[in-house]
Amino acid sequence: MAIKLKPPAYLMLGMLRLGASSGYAIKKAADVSTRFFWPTSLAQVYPELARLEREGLVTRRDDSHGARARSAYQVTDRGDAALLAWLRSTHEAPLQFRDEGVLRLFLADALPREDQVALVRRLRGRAHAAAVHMHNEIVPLAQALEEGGTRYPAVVARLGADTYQYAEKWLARLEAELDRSG
Amino acid sequence: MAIKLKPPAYLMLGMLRLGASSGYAIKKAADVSTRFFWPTSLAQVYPELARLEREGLVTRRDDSHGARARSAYQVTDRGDAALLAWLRSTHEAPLQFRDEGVLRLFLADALPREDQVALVRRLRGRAHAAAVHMHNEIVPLAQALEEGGTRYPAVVARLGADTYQYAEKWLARLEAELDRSG
DNA sequence: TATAGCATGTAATTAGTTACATGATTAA
DNA sequence: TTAATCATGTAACTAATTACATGCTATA
Repeated sequence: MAIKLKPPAYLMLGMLRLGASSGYAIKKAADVSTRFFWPTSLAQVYPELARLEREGLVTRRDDSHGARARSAYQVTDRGDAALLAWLRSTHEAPLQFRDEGVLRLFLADALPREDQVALVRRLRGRAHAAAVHMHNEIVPLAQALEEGGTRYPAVVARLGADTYQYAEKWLARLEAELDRSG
Repeated sequence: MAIKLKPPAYLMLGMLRLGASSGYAIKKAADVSTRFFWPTSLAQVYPELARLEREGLVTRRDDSHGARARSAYQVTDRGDAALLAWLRSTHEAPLQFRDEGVLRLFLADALPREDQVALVRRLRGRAHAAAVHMHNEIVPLAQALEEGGTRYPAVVARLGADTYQYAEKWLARLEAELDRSG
């Protein structure tokens, strides 16, 4: 029976498995990949790694370069088992997202028509920027991993890019509608 | 110059404007509308309303029914101005969402092929359930508001339903691909 | 008559961020 | 030589959730 951990712990284990060996490297990797659906910070990474070490899910060895200290972590068999158990578990974690932009849209009836249009345009612009960024910056990084046989980061990057693009088109349609009926 | 508040405060102001007059009613309304992009809880609602009252953005009057206590809140002019200023403001709040499901997918390379397929299937099922729920339960409620001239709750409900449906199709395609190449 | 829903609030806990603090190495 | 990046950690703060506590009212 594997220990139950919280998602940030699995993020650490997963990133170690993907080749990031230091806390700093985990954070860097997260910033170009999981950031979009599971952001993290160094103040989370280091204590979490310490916790995982205490529980025997990772081991830590010194990996200093000269005078610059660095630790290299490695997932243990127990850590691996815990990760796999979580990936297989069917308990449905409720999808939650928080978006100030959509909250604004929800309340947009309070605005005069032209401000409504401006708001929709801004949201569309944001979706566009996100889609472009994912497509140009994130997908290529993930594709590099894919050549090494690790395919899911690329799958997720494409899902993200495509979904933002879908939202962009949806909002463009809404904008056109507003223009017509205004 | 209007005061700067945080999103939960605007949620309260907005819900009051949409016709929910008590703290309890705000929470109920949020549970069938903003829950999907801005969830809240009673432990947030009551203190926030008290804060808004202290700052003169809402007024509170007694609205008890017999022995059952109830407060009815109303947005003041200052409150209205603050809401409008926020709705118009262009400062781009970074879209953030956190999803354990997508995190699992990101790390799915650790799983054997058949478990990967099962995971994708589960995610697709979840997207399907969300799309159906939004379409059958949330959109109709919002449409009722729409007849009264308040259109954006319905806009957002449709955006949500359509986006989940898009994700469902995307994942179905991925699943088919995995089946083929497996 | 008892259960579900209405109604309000506080306390304790959890999760997460930003700011602080320090210092080495590399590349422009 | 200086700025960016590598590297690790803690402290203070903010946001939000769950659990606790209470009691009324309508309806099945």
